[in-house]
Amino acid sequence: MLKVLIDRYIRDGHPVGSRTLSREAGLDLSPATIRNVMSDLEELGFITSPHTSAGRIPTVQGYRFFVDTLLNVKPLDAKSVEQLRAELGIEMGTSDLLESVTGLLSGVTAMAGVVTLPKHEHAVFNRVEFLPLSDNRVLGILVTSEGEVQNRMIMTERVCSPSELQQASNYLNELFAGKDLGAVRNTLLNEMQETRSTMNRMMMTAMQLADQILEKNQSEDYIMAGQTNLMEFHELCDIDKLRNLFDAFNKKQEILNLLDQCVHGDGIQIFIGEESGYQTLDECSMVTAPYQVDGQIVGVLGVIGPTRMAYERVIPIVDATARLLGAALNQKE
Amino acid sequence: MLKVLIDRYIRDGHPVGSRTLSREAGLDLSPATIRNVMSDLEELGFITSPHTSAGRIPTVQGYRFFVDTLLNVKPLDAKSVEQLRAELGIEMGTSDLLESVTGLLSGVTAMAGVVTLPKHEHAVFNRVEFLPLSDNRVLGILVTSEGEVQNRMIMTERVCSPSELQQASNYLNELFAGKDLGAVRNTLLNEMQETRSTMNRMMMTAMQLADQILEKNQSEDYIMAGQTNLMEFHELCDIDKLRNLFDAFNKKQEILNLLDQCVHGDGIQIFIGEESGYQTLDECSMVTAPYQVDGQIVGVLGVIGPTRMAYERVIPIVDATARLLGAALNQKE
DNA sequence: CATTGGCACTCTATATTTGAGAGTGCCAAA
DNA sequence: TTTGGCACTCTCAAATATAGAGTGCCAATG
Repeated sequence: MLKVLIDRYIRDGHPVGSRTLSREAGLDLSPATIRNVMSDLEELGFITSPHTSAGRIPTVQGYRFFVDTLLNVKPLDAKSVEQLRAELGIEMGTSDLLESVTGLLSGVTAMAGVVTLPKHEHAVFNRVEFLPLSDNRVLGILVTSEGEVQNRMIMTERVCSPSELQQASNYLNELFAGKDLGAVRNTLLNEMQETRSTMNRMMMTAMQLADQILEKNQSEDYIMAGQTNLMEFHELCDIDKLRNLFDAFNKKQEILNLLDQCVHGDGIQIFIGEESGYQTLDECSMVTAPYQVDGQIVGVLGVIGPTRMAYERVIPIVDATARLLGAALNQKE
Repeated sequence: MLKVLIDRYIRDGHPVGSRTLSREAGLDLSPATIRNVMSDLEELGFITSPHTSAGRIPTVQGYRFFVDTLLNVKPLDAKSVEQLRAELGIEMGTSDLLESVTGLLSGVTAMAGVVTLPKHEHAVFNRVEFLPLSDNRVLGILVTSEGEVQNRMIMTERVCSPSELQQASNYLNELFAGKDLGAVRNTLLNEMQETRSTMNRMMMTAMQLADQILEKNQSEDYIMAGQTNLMEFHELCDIDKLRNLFDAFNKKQEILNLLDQCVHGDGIQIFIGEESGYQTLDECSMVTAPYQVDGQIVGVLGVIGPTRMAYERVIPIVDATARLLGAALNQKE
């Protein structure tokens, strides 16, 4: 009953009345009966009417109940998965891959797609390189075994000669070889504390440099695509709302916080309307799934759309995409 | 006369009538006189009326005339320049700097700011590095003297050993040391053709790798900020227009073409409305200025807003910002 | 007791009307 | 050349109808 109502509302976004529902629902009931049921549902807080004489629309609690218990999400059929996989393409760098994934998500769902950059905690250290630029500016380059490159400008306290830098990177490359970045950071901290006394000058320099290049490393960020798709939904077609929403997308902070929550809860996460706790997202829902490399969750991807979202269709897509992305990233190692 | 009208229209966006104008203009003329002048201006194609009984608004030709001949743009006063410089901040990587510049442009003008990434043609080669990842996948890293890093996945035809790669990079580093990327590319082409016969296997490999890493190098791109500012202008407050505009911003191609035209024309360029030739920008204007490093134009920055834009204010700002950015980039070398 | 048809009532959305205001064009006068 | 006057036009906003959808409640039904 509630399911039919929500299904219908999701389909075309108009409040749905008893008459429509009696025709729609498989059950053979007159509008009058349905009116009774509907006023029950209203008391339970699952639906409301925008005004006395419009149909009813689902509340957040309504959607929540719908999603949690009424919905039977069947995993995406093999054919569709294959289609997604095909559209992804494999032979590309990680950033292109992520770009492609957001594009895919937004394209397939006609909403906004989002993917966090994978965390590098579990990436394996390959090597580090320091290049002198001028006086006390050094360019640090950190490469992981997966071929990710991070570079960062480092200001040193004193001027370092090229050979010093060479020594430092040799030392670090040997020390950290094959460890993952988490371990690298630990090793670094230990070394700095325990052997401080026995360190020579070269080692000190090396440590300081390493400390700096690893520092900002956990920079969180995400890629987004298809924001403009959201303009099509008339419930969001208010300039003010849109502006707030897009500003939030640009500022990134709030969205990042939300996405971060999704990493910790396991599996598919769904925020409906106000549940997110951020006012700008009051009229939006977000469906996310974490993706893994090597059995470790390294990031989240998802879809942002209006609360009136085709959850039944979106959830399997997000789920499958997360798996595909994980698989693609694994293959890179 | 036309100037006063346009000034006024720019200020509050309403069509302006003869009465208003007679009060506004310093000249002591009655509305009736002004009506005569206005109908002259209308015949010249500088203004139109949206309907019989609204004031007049400037046409594209009107703006053009206004900008070209009526406007006396005085360079930004020293104090404001200093203020801009202060907000830029110096000690940051190039990409942060560009980010900061777009933010500044959009913030100061309350419109959308845009900056192209600097072309690297004139950047000086520092070194190149090849890291084996797996089988036939090699990570190529190209570093310029300015500390820009570009990395790129390279698929090799055959499996290269680490030492081969090492040899190759040594060879290239020596060959290209101190040249700018344009020269590097030329050297590369020459070497590949002329000495093909005398090349040994190592050199062949090196050349192929270098070719690949230099190839995509001229990737054009831009950074944008403050798109949402455009939502405030009621002439753009139409969902469809906005959607088209934002889609164009995301696709980037059209905007890039336009920005490219701005590099070639020298100095400040202004596109008003349809002049751009792109329908999505019909109701927008764009004010751009190229910025230089080492006396060479390496990119463009600018502002995108509605045709009703405070040109008099925006032009000096764009101009000054371009200089500041150039100066900041120069300082990096 | 759940279900149903009937009916008066409410509220919105849409169309229509109306009037005020702003601006114009034109003309004759200064 | 400039000006005031005047009739005319057109939009915007408010006010006013009207149709339609949906509700709630009640009495009737099996």
